[in-house]
Amino acid sequence: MNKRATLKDVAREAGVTAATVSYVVNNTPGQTVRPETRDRVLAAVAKLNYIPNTHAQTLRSSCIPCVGVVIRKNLAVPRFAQMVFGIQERLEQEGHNALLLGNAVDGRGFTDYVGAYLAGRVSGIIFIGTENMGPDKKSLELLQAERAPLVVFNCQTEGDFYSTVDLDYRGGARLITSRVLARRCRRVLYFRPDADTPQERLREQGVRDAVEGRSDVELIVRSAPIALDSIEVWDARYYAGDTDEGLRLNEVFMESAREALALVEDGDAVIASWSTWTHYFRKAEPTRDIVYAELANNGESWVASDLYTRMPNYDAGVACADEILSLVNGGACCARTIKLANVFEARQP
Amino acid sequence: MNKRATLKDVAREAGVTAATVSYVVNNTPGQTVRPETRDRVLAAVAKLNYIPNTHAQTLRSSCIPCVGVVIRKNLAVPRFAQMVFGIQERLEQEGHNALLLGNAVDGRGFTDYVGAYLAGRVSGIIFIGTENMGPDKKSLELLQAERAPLVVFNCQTEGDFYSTVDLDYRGGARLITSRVLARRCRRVLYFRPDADTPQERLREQGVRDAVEGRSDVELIVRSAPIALDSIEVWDARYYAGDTDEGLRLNEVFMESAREALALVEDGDAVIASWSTWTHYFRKAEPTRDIVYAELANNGESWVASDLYTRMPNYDAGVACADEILSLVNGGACCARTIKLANVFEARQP
DNA sequence: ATGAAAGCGCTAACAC
DNA sequence: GTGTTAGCGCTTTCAT
Repeated sequence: MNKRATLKDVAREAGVTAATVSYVVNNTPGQTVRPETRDRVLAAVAKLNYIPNTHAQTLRSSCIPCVGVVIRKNLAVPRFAQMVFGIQERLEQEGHNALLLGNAVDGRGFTDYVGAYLAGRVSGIIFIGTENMGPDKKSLELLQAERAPLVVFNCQTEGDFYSTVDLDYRGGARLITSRVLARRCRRVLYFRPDADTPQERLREQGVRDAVEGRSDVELIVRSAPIALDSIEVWDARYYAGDTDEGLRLNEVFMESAREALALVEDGDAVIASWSTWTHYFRKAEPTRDIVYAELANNGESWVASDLYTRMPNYDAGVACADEILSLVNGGACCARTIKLANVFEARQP
Repeated sequence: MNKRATLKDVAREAGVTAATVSYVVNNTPGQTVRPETRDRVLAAVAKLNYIPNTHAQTLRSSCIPCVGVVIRKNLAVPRFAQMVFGIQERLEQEGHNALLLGNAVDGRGFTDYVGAYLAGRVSGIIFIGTENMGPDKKSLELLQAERAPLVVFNCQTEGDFYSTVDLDYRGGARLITSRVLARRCRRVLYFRPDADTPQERLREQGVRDAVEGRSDVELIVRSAPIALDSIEVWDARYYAGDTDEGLRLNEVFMESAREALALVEDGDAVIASWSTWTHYFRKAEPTRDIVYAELANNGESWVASDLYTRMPNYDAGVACADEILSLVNGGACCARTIKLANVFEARQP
């Protein structure tokens, strides 16, 4: 809460003017400073723990070392936290920082992140969507009108005035399924949520891709009673703990897992859309000899399914950061799709 | 990347001067504006999507709507992400935002967060420590010298020039243990990491508190082969996935879980320091009839132990935000200890 | 090699 | 009720 040291303070201390201090501190190209003067300035800088005020710099240079990060859902959900960590680290490499922004709407219809952009607080926005939702229409329009650098993650949409980063759900599902088939399972049960999102559609397609033309393999697709609104409940545990609703969902889910298991025999395989589902299956019928695969592990590696794709969340974050930095520097918009090649396969028993 | 609208633009549009616009936009107390003028200004504001530039405001008012958040470890670890979410939401209620800051050290020996404070980017710092580490000595000295608002979380230290927020590990352990004893277990195995941190010491004390004077109960304490450095490995899965080191640690851990289980009989209880350990025990010996308790669930509710304390991470974040806001507003330093009262107890079988 | 001064966008004390 | 102006801390052009 002290007043922090300013250019002037340093200048006074060193017996020079502000301009000279600026030259020294910034190593201004094409400016030469007498070594002795430079030393005096540096000594003063060190003595006063001087660091240039970022707001003043920004005001002058209009270059803002800060990127806004918005999460449609929230940071408590592990996959998003992992992403933001990737964003943070990549930004820091370039001397930028991540500013967490909300998406509440104010009286004027501006979301927090649009407001922050308009207020000049961030040089661009990374929007981390949910399975089925990206930025709202008005925010998109405003950002487009301002020609604001924008990266939208996980929305499986096309945008021509913003960049997109998405995961290759289809390819990942195809990959895991083919690995499952390599284990000579005759029957495969694909167990997915009952939510009609682009992501789940792509996953199912991927599974079907891999089974396509394999007349020796039977594919059964079943849905767990998890629709769009219960996804919220599923995720709420991370900040709200075990709510009644959550526990109820658990029970319903367990029941459907049991029913699904009745459709397979020992030696068959079960592929689950989401991580930790293996846990429910094993709990439902501990003694079954089934190959379990999961399409979306997020670091819950203790719930060892036999096979899983690890979601490249950290890398996705890095990609988003890369992309926004490129846009901020005047780069062209771009659509990236990140492969889900990070497969873990337990040794055969 | 457009030039954003400024006060002057609005003033020109409305046919008034900058001051008038400022009066209207800020509803400056004690300033009266003719309704008609006000309307013209507001219309211009709306037309241009004007929002005052935060850097200019900060420069003038030296009030910085932004708090720095530093995580000794990283955001990918779920308990920290949950905390930061709490911080974010609480700060937003007061019109502040969270700026993620690193703790790398620059050429001058300044950590990122000290640098950000000195540069006037944040009004204060929330430092989220690990089990055994807080801010480094030099950073502390600098922040003290600057009288910077600082909140240190999870370090179980005293500080007189900064505020602390800690969790009541001892009370939490005592609580869970007494709940375990209420189930009439004659023997309790407490299984803890082999790391001598303040937190683990407090937990063991809590367990002992509860058993104290109960001559009918036998307490056995055993350590898992997880020392200070392997905690890192344990946490790395969240951003690095399953490393060889991680898988090896898993195996070693599993072995020690097996050995520990040999010390108890059906009807006894096992209390684990960390969450998800129940999973290993159950996997090691699926058919044992043992009461499992965990001291530190972080939302991994699918790994249902019979009894657990949910870590109040979100609330801890809120508390840290509250505290930093109070300090920024000139409040006195304070030490908060958050109770671990969030107990989940599965119905008796 | 160094200094003086303008101006980035805003607020607030003061003048009219 | 509205305008003028100084100044927050910095960079940079132009003088010296």
